[in-house]
Amino acid sequence: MTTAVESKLARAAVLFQALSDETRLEIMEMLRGGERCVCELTEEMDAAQSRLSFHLRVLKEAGLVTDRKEGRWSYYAIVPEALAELHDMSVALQPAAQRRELRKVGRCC
Amino acid sequence: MTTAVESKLARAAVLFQALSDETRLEIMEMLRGGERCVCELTEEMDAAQSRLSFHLRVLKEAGLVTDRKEGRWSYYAIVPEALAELHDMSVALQPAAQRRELRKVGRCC
DNA sequence: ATTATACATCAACAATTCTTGATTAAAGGT
DNA sequence: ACCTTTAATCAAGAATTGTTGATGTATAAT
Repeated sequence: MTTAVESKLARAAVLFQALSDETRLEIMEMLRGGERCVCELTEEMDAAQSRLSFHLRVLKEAGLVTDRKEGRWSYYAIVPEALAELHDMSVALQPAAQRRELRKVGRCC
Repeated sequence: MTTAVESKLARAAVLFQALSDETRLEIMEMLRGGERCVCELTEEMDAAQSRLSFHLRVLKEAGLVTDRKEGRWSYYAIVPEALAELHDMSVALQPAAQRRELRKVGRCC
């Protein structure tokens, strides 16, 4: 059980780390509406292409986004399960005294 | 409004950054049950005192914890509002398609 | 075939973050 | 007064993370 808690913390650290950068949060924000190709992201954010690529890779390695190739384009999209995980973590972190019954995303209320 | 969004992202980045380290998550976990003095934390985690002190400072600067001095001891405690913020952020990040009505911590359901 | 586009990857460097051990300061105990 | 405990802070170095410009690769358009 100790191990399970540890790996939970490790996973949480990875997710939080991936989201700890404004550029990446901006990307996530853009992806909230649905799949986007890198070219669109590059255009809408004022970021060099290699910079974008770097941050997309971080998000991908954390499991927060997936990519799909189509022709010359790469489309990135949010992995909803990862955000559900994030939500669960934010609930799990609440101090015992304040914690209320928050359920999984999409099942609450 | 652009500025508001930007500062929201900046704030999110700070919170996520503070939580992006296993040591700090462990600390938060220990504080979930309530206030703890540094000596207790040092003892229960196998961490050098200056290391603990460093991480407590990061958490404090992010607004996630407060400290209180009593005699020779420093007691640290979670700031519930900050965790409510975190929860709100995790909800705000959900992709549009998956988002459901999640309310503030303690008011949900 | 040549050229252009979309994107990943790499190398080099800059910036930030983390760890360690030492020092400092405040509070209490003797 | 002196010693001990608790914890912050600091300096130095190690490690990680982020940026930039260049290069490589695949796909498609001419």
